[in-house]
Amino acid sequence: MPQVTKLPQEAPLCTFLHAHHSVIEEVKATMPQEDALLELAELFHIFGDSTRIKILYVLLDRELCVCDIASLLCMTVSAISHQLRILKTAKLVRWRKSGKTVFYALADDHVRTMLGQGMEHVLKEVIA
Amino acid sequence: MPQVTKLPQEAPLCTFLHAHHSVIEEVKATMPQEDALLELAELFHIFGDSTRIKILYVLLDRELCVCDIASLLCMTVSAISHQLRILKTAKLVRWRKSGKTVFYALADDHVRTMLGQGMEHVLKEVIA
DNA sequence: CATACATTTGAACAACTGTTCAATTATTAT
DNA sequence: ATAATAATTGAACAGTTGTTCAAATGTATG
Repeated sequence: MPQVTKLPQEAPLCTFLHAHHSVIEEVKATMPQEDALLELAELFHIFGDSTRIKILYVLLDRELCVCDIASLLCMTVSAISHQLRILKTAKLVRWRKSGKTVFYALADDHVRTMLGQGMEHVLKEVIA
Repeated sequence: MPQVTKLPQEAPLCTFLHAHHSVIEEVKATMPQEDALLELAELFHIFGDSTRIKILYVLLDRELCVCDIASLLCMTVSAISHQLRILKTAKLVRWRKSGKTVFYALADDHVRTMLGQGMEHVLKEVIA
């Protein structure tokens, strides 16, 4: 969860707004709901950790159990399990139990799209 | 910057890998480079803060000076400036100086695409 | 039932993050 | 120069995060 943005008691004020009032009004009118913005930040926040990104990537085209994910990432099962809980809570992965083993997979194609979009940006940066 | 993922000395090992070896090999073969994965996590990490998301959104269709951004978000100029530095370093915003005033704008359409893609996901979640 | 195994859980710790506050820089106007 | 304004910067603080370790929870097997 991202740090709660505490609003300061007094809003800072320029001696004058540089943008025309019409622009300010336009911004206020077209800004998404506060809730949506917080959820959006929250979503990106969950993608914003290298362990979680790696987990999502090994699950890109297949389901895997916790232990195999840990092996592939060279990390402890506990660390992976903790991160899977976060991904599970955010509904970015789904899971099914089979005996002692729990298999995880990406929740839906939307997760794939997000990853792909981000990766496209990263790779373009390299060229630029 | 995201926390550096320290790899444990000894890789954990299942008593046996549940996935077939062919699957494990396939994962290893198709995984993006470690560097790319770290950069991707880093990119999402920067989008993963509500203040930065709000800044990017007020800049969606226009350039604004630091003071106006602060006014619109009801935050101090200092707090906004600190976040703008992060966005500037990540090349997500560009800026131009005009006298005492510094105007910021989104760096390119790719930033808009990322925001749009993420917001789409958030809004779909609401329906589902 | 007892054992082994896969996973989850909770507490603890160090590292990181965002905001605040005070001081500083840069630019313009008097 | 001096004063005023816009923005940046650095240190400090509290809050958050990811991993580790140890213990606990299922679940199958002898």
